[in-house]
Amino acid sequence: MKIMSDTSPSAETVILPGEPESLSASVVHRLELEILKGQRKPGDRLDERQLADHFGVSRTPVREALQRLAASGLVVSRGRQGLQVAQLSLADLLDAFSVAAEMEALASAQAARRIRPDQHNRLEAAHQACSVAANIRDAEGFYEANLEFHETIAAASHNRILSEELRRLTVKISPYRRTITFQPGRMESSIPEHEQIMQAIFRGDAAQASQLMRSHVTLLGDGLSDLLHFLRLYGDQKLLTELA
Amino acid sequence: MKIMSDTSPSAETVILPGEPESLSASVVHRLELEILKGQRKPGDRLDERQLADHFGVSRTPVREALQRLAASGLVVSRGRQGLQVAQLSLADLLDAFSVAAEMEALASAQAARRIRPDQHNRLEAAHQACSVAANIRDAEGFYEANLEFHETIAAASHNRILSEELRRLTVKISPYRRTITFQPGRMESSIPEHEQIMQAIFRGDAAQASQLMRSHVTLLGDGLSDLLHFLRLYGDQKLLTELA
DNA sequence: TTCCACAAACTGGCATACAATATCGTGGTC
DNA sequence: GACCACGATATTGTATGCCAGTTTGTGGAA
Repeated sequence: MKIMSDTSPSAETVILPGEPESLSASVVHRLELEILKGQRKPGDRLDERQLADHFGVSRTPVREALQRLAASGLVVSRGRQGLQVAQLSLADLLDAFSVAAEMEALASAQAARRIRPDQHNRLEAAHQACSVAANIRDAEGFYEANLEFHETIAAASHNRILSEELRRLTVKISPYRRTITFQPGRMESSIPEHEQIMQAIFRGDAAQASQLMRSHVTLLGDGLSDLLHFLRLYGDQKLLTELA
Repeated sequence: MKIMSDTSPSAETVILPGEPESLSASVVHRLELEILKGQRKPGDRLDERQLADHFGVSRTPVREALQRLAASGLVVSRGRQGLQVAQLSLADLLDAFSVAAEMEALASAQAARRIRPDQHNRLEAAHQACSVAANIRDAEGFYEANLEFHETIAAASHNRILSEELRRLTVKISPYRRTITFQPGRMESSIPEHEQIMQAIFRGDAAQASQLMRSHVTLLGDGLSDLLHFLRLYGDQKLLTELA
């Protein structure tokens, strides 16, 4: 065991008290979180030794973590040139949102039939948090609350497979969803949509909940042009080159 | 490099000529194939050293492969008690089929709009192969051709994300889908369903293709009782205990 | 000044050695 | 005879060293 010297790693090295997870599992979670929080952006290279230092472990658990993330599609291998955070083309991004829309729609339908009282409350709380964050223009807070809202619906579907797949996909597109969340007006327009979806679930209207969620998540409407506009403004050429 | 002695490993050790994939990637593919082919069944333990011997590599690439498969949900970790091929509960299985149904439905809808001529031919060929296999009661052949049929539709959706997710899910439920395929009458009933789906795709009727595929894949109708009957007959208690 | 070639450092892939922990068998005692 | 405890063994988790392929930088020649 290496003793932590004064050159402390930049990441926390505490083990979560809940479960003594293995180091590789710990690295998976922490890396996922860093990507989800936008600290590592699509296209960033992932150097094994650097990550090992960063997390205070050896290369082996880092490599295993990267393999897992690669299998999830969160990072991609470029042959012997190392790995990098997955960079979705514009086409991939639209595809991913169409898949996510279907899965969220299914989750909403099943949630409408299966939701439990405690999840009922949790969903209302998440919706409340979204509203508050939107009112005070707290984009970061809204992003968090929005994740909670959608994750609660996934949990309420009581469909373990669906929850897992949805979570994987959510993490994969989270860097891009962030930029959408931060679009002006996006937060405000989400609130009534959330409200309608939630009400449909509460009254057990699976078809309606499903349909509402599908259009809420789908990017192909207004969202697409908004996104394109944003990308043009901020010059994310990597995405736009796909349009040539 | 270890020279292959006369105690040859039971698996082929040739490198595919196409691309010099890494050993861990090779192990992933070969293990997936063995699970897909039913050579390794749900609940089977996966011993690292044994697999390393089996594939003629060291434990490191085997471990990395297992990590990837674990991330896909194909194998599950049981703490320090090693890994085993994922064993879906009955509830999980129904959930998985409901998710697969939605994703295949989406694939069919997009395929109806985007299919290319060469994929048109490929789909017809796969359908032909299914028919032939069904006629001569070749369950194994039908299983293969059926995979090809569904995979062609996924490819024709030209949705990379969807194809990947669907592939992962397909592999995960393949052991169970096998038992369904081998139900008496299942092959025969699939042929007209495939026919209808294919025709809907060919005439670009996305809504119809989607709907037909959804009911084709969904287990909740006749398929469920068939499956339960099968499980009872063959006493797969591990699944049935979930019913208690 | 520019381009090519060669070398050195870097980085990922694999194997092996070591550490920690769980399981199983055996022996002793109640 | 049965149950518990302790130790041997097997298996997983982690670290490290070596090798191969790639990239980059430098020096020389055109």
